[in-house]
Amino acid sequence: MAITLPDGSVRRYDGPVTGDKLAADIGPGLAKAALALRVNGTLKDLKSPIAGDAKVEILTLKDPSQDVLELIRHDAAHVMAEAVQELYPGTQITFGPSTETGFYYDFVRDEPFTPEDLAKIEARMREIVARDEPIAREEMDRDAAVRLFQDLGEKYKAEWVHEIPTDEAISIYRQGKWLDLCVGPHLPSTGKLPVAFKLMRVSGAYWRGDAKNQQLQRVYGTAWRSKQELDAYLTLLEEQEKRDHRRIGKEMGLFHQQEEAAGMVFWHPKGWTMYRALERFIRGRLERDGYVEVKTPQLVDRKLWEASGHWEKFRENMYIAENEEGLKEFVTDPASRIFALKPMNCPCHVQIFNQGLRSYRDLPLRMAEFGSCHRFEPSGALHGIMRVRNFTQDDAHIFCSFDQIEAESVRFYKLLSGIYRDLGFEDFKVKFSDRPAVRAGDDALWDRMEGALHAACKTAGIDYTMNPGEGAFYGPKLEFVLRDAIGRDWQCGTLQVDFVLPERLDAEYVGPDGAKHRPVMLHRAIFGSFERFIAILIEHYTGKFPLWLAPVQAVVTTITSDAEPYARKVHQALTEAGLRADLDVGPEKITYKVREHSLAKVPVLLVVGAREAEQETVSIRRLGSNAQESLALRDALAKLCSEARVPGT
RNA sequence: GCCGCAGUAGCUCAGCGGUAGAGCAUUCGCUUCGUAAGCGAGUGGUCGGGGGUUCAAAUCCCUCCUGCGGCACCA
Repeated sequence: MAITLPDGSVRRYDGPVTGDKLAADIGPGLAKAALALRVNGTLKDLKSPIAGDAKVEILTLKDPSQDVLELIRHDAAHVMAEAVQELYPGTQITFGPSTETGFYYDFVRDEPFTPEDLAKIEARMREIVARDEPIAREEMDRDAAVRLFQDLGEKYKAEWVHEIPTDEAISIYRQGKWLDLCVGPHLPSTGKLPVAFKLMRVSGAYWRGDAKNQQLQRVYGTAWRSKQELDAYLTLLEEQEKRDHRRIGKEMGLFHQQEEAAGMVFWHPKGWTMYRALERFIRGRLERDGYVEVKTPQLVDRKLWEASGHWEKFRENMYIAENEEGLKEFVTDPASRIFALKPMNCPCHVQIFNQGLRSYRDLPLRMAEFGSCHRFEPSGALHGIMRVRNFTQDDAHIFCSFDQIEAESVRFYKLLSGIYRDLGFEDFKVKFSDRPAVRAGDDALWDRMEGALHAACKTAGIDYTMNPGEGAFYGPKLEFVLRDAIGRDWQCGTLQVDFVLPERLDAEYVGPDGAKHRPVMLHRAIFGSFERFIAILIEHYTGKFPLWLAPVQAVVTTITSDAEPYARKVHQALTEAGLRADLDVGPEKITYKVREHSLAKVPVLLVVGAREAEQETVSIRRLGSNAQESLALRDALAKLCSEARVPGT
């Protein structure tokens, strides 16, 4: 048999050979470094035999692939579980996979793990690595496996054996005295695990991801090829923390939140300035793209929510309002005087659509609203201004005919991609969610809906991935996922086809045939919500916004108080030119003022002293640079105004 | 909502049974200075709310609220 190595060389053997033997034959250095095999593209244990002709790669820590990281992390999870069971006998194991940055293991134990426990577990993990316990795979029959785990008191593992498809082998991995039910592959021994891991935190997690099940204790860790990689990751986490919109929002005085209005935002002047700039920007785009803007009530009678189906399906998330008079009337007329704060704008938009008799000539009707919605989100879901209970959607509904879905979807995609690009997000992904298991409408209808969206994607040249079964019950959808400056993904935009709500709220138009037809609604958003989107912008830019978005665009400041009259003149000129400028004529040293305004992330600092006053110039200092540029006041104004222009205007 | 952790001055945090602290910010003086912290003084807290234990509670216990990290949720 012939084994082809990555360099193209071929080694011949008379019979099956194990990976560690192969590695040893190639060289002692490789034998020592070898972690696992990739046989014809499939990852295998190092000790597994290679039975016939194959392309074989021997993986070491140097291998740049994600496979090696997953291997390390999966092993780290096992080593952690072994450490935990040594330290805390009676603890049961459940699952312990690798994750994007590390691993976790879910345990069953009455006592909660404390942060001190984590330190102990980590220390014991190092001991287990030092022990260099050989790791061995073993296959056994189903009943034996169940008995084995039952005897060990591992009820969850025993239960899981039954879940493994009957055509799959049951494999056990042993390291030292410890064992786990696992498909593998794994490292040849615990000593091969790089000591570049760190336990991060402990949290709750439900057995099999279902909130109805028992809650387990999940211990998270991170693991890397080397100490350097680990340190780089920990540094990245620190960087992320510095970008945190909650921290920057506070530091820059953009907004605050307080317990009397949990999950809501108090926008301060600077934050609201940004908000308005963003709103102005997108409103301009919508107007140019043929949208009309509306405004609908916050508080709407329960009857409408019953008709739309929200009362039945979304009620737990709705704020219900009533008053004394309403209560009195409620007694005699149970159908009225209970209101709800709108959790969505769509039913209200249909009300506007329904005023008067619509013609097919009115379609497509693109109805936009910066609609403030309230949803009672679970307390654990709240997060800064990203996940709130009162938020403003950049919402719109496109009322159109079936035939218009494709063209409208293409048009929307163009609008959205242009806006993302102008905001500094070059890179975004599209996910296509198709019919879910529980859904309204027959398959023929879904075929048409999905077909129209697929066609739109094709026409617009959209590269998308499928998200099977994740569509709304009323229709398929596209989701637009942004990638920010440090590679995190954020789902913001959405385009959803809906044929249920027009039916429920009886929207109709008269077609060219003179008969009444049901319009289709396209629910669509680009930011998703202003609150969340601003949070993403804050984190994307670390608060160092492009000029047009910056709450304070420029500060004029003086070297000495002699320059104050000229500084006032410069400030007034900026303000009159439409720039958001502050004036700082305090008595502090210029170094102090530069530091202050740099920390406040003011993009442009205009420094003036005697020289500038005399020559009618300004000295410009940009945030993030210590270079100075001297310009005539008039030129500086023109330059800044052009830089501060809202994108696309 | 669930599990764990936390809440002390405007901010960041120390104190963890025995009279509430620091730095920064703020206020007031002085300083007029050329690009990331001049000097000095003062003000500032029912130690998240409520209850309990104790001679004595920021500190220990119970409970509620809020936040943080996950889980679940996010038409």
